[in-house]
Amino acid sequence: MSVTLRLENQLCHRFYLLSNAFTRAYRPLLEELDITYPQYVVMMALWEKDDITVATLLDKTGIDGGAMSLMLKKLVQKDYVEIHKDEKDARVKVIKLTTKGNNAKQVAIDIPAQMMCKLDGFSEDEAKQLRDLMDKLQICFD
Amino acid sequence: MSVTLRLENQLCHRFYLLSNAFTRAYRPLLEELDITYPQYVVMMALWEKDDITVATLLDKTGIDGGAMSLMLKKLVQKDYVEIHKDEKDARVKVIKLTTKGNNAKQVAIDIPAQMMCKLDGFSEDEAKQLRDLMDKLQICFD
DNA sequence: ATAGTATACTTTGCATGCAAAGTATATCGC
DNA sequence: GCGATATACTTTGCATGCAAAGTATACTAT
Repeated sequence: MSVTLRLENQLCHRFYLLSNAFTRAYRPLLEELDITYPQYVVMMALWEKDDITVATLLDKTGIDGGAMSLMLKKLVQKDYVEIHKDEKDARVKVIKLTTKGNNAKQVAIDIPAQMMCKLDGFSEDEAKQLRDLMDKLQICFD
Repeated sequence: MSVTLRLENQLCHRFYLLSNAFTRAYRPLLEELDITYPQYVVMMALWEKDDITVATLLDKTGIDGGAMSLMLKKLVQKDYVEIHKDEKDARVKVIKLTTKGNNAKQVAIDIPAQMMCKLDGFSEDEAKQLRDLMDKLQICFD
């Protein structure tokens, strides 16, 4: 049969498997914060810099716009963020961390190291190679 | 702020972005077959070898069991596969390609090359490096 | 000023992914 | 043989991802 059509030869299937594996692996680490992996991505973006528009958040995270609307509502419910209207442009909404949202960073600060522990046997050098290759591949989709 | 908590330093976010990017990129290529990317994964597994159990299919594809149940029903509706009961073990279901399902392979045979075209600028050598690194990383989650 | 267009989000419908519970059947231990 | 387990799937509830439609507001060209 065709060599190229074999599942084991395809990059996409590896991305599918690893992306899902990461999401599953994060779940127990995020339990304490009571958030999902995509919500964690939003929080990381906000810990870097909050008081940003939804559009900026979408751009930084790469999350779907429709999903973002729902997620922000949930993060408001969990008292992690607040949604404010922009005074200059009524279409724009600005997202800010609450005190609880800011404090959550202190819990999250240890999560990357905990994830690293799970990746035992994968060196920092290999991680860097992987990041570089993935960044180059990402350009193909931009 | 913490270096490790930055979104741009994390492998997981890259996997998240690229996995989603692949799924989106496949959509137009799969339109003719009227299937989604996960359904395409199932079909690829079956084109390699059909007449296999659901458990084997789950193992080859890495797809969620619950999702697989629904997907197989949809693939039956689309007349791509048939679900038979195993005679020896009543718990087991065996999946077989229909004639249409088998013929669909002739359409799918060109899909990998079309995807390659989208990845312009990414060499086969780099793809191999990426596959190798990803396989090593995958082991961490097994 | 106004119509037409662009922008910033939200909503909706469908298809998973995930965990947990549920069902049916097979196998094991005694 | 029978009860306790294990196995093979299915179902369910929740959270996205995606595309497309919808809403509100801002901008642009005439």
